[in-house]
Amino acid sequence: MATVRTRFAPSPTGYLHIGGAWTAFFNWLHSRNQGGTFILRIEDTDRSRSTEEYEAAILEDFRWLGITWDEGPDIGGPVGPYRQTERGHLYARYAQELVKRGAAYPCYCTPEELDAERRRAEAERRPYRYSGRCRTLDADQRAAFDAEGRKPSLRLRVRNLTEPIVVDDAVRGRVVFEPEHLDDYIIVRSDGTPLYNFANVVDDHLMRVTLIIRASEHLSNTPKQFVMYQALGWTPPAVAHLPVILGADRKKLSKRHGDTAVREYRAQGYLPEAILNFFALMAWHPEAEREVYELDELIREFRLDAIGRASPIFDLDKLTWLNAVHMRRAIERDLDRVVTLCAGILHRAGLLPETLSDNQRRYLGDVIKVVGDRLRIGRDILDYADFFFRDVAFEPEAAAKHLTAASAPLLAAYADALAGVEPFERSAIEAALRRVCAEAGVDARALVHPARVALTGKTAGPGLFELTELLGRERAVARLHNAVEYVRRAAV
RNA sequence: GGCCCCAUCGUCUAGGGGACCAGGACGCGGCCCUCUCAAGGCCGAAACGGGGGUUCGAAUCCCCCUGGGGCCA
Repeated sequence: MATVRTRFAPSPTGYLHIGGAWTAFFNWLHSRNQGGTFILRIEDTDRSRSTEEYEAAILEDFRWLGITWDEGPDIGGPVGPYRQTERGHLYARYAQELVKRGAAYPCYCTPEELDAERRRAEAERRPYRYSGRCRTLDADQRAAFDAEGRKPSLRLRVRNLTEPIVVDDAVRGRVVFEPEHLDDYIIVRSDGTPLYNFANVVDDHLMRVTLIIRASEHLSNTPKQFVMYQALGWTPPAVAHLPVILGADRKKLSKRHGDTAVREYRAQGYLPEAILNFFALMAWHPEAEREVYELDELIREFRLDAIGRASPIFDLDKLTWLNAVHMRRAIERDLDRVVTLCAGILHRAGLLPETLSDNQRRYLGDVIKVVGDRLRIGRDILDYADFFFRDVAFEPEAAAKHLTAASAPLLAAYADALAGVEPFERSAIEAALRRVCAEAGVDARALVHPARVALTGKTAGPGLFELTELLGRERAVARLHNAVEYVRRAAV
């Protein structure tokens, strides 16, 4: 049996989005599961919207996700080039071939003429199909049009089909398309550029793709493409149409739904292994009743025929939860990686320089350990640990509740106690706090909460004593005094 | 409008004629733990869209309806 060859073929007209990445991931998973080859092809025939920057960004996002390709525009391969704009000669060759076989013909209809046809069909309330009036033009008539300066497009002959087109889809099962709904469609524009349904077929065949896994929005394109395979005498690859990922409003996930670009998730500090884990749970699920997986488990367990047919809704909460799980693992297994992740986020927030000294990295590592489970995504570092990197700014409600005339003397006493704590580490700090409270005859809570607000500006966050140790004696004492001063000034 | 696809808790899903008064997870609520917030533990509310068949028996098979989605125009 021939080895499996799958592909993903993005248009570089924007950043890699969730839907595309998910589709690519299933292609990749399947090829890895089967020991096959995964191809990346750039569909940049739409020159007005395609840019090199987007292409580079898409490649970069795939690398970040850990989705690697065996053949592609940057590394080449045996059936390249892998960029459609570099394959013009191939499309020209097969367009000619189709004409020679009588399977395609030039169409001289202008947009206005076609529009008129369409409106007539609409007025008569029948479904519009191209009339096919150019399919019978003889050489003289064509020459006349040419002499007029008309530039023909190229259409594929599909109207005379009598047999239904049967698509045996690996996830959808057998789908039958009746020939009377099929139309002669344009494969090459009058300016000579190939259309999607044409370039796609030529590329998939020439690149020896054995299985096309793509979104089901392409399902209706499939019969058209099958006609072309037939016309060229080619065997079509197997197809598998994935459902479409929907937003919360049940419409196809798009920019309207907020963040859809993979790099936006990267910027917020999502982990690629969490995103991939999450991807594996949409329209598919490994056999066990478990949700957290490592990549190698997913590769091992992936089964194309277990893919669901219903459209999943993108659930950000679940992604974030999964990210938290993987984040905990990452902190445990590779703290340095999380340090790098958070350093970037803190830098972009203006709290750290771009490059850190070894000491700064070590300190950030300690901060991350203290924040611990609270770090669901990288960005959370800003909510839970900003005060390690900037002066405190009291949250108004927090200050109103805890920085009061009642707590000020306790804070002052605690500042004095901390000044003498030796060594300055968590258990000694805790003992000092409890001693201050005992002497004042109050419950520890009466000082714990005000102290937290004094040191961090907030009511929620890491353990008070760990955080204090990490802040260091000097900053802790100064912040306590500052809070006392704040109360005094507020009283005036 | 035409064609095609889809349908189990709010969400992701398990289930494929009896194992199902439907299992897991996210989210939500409660309790425990606790210096706060998380994490963790325990408990809870929460679904087979409707109607017809087939069958001794249907979430599971068939048909219709409804709803949703995609593509084309």
